[in-house]
Amino acid sequence: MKPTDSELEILHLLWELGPSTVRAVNDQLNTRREVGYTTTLKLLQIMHEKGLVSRSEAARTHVYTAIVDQSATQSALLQDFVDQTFRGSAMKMVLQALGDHEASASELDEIKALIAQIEQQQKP
Amino acid sequence: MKPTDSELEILHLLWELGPSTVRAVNDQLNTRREVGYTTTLKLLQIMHEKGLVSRSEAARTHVYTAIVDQSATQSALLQDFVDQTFRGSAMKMVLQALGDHEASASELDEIKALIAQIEQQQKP
DNA sequence: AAATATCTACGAATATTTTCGTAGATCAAA
DNA sequence: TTTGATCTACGAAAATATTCGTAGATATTT
Repeated sequence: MKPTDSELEILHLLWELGPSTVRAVNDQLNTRREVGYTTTLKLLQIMHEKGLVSRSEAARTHVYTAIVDQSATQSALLQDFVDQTFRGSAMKMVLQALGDHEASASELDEIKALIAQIEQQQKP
Repeated sequence: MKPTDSELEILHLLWELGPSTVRAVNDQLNTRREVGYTTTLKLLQIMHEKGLVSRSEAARTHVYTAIVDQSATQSALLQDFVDQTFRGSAMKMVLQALGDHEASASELDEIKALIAQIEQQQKP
C-alpha cells in the first residue's frame, strides 16, 4: 500500500536507521520539526496495519522495521507523480529535472552510462 | 501557490484547452471520471481565489484561464516531490526514472544532448 | 409568458490525513 | 512500596481536500 507523506517521512528514517523504537523515530523526527510522541506512535501503528512496517512485540517497547523496499516504494510513488504532474511522460520529467538541478560531472557520467546501457539493449 | 491534485488535473486541461468555461472543463473531466458540475465549479472558484487561474466575468458564463506557468508549476512540484521521496536527490530520481521507464531512442538522444550542453557549461 | 435549462455562489457533508489527549499497564527511582 | 516516568491502545479533535445540494439569478425554449 502507498504511504502518505508523513508515513514516507518515517519510512525514510527506518530505511536509514534500521529497526527502531517509537522513541528513536520520534527523536529523529524532532530534529526536523516538533512532533508529539503519540503522534509518531499512532503513525507507526497505522503503518503496521497497512503492512508498511513489521514490529517486534517481544519487549514492552516495540521495535518497528520497514518491510517495504525503498526502491520499489520510490518507483511506485514516482509513477504516480509522473502521471499526475507530467501526464505520464517520464522523459519530460527527466528533462525538467536535469534542467532544474545542478548535476555533478560524476552524476552526469552515471546517467550517460545508464543511457548507453539502455541503448545497448535496444539495438543489438 | 501550490495546486492540490484535483487542481492540477484541471490546470492540465486549461493548459491544453486554453481559456475555458466551467462546462468545458467539466465535460473534459468527465471523459476520465464522473465529476459533478458544481464540484468543478467550486474547484475553479478556489483556484481563482488562490490565483492559479484568472476569470472573465464579462458574460454570465465565466471563462477561466490558467495564469500559472506549466513548466514553473511542474518544477515546483518536482522539487517538493524530490525532497519528499528522494530526500532531495534529483539525480537519484532521474536514475530511477530512466531505469523504470521505456525511453525511445529519440528521447535518449534528447537527454544526451542536454547532458552534453550541461557539460559544456561546466568546463569551458 | 410560463416552463425549463443553465449559471454562479455558498454552505455544508464526506473523505482523508495528521495530531493529540486520556486511560491503563509496566517499569524505574526514591 | 509509593511516586514518577514510559509505554501502548484508542478515540476523537483538527486540518485539509473533495464533493455535492440548494437557492437565486439569468437565459432559453415552448
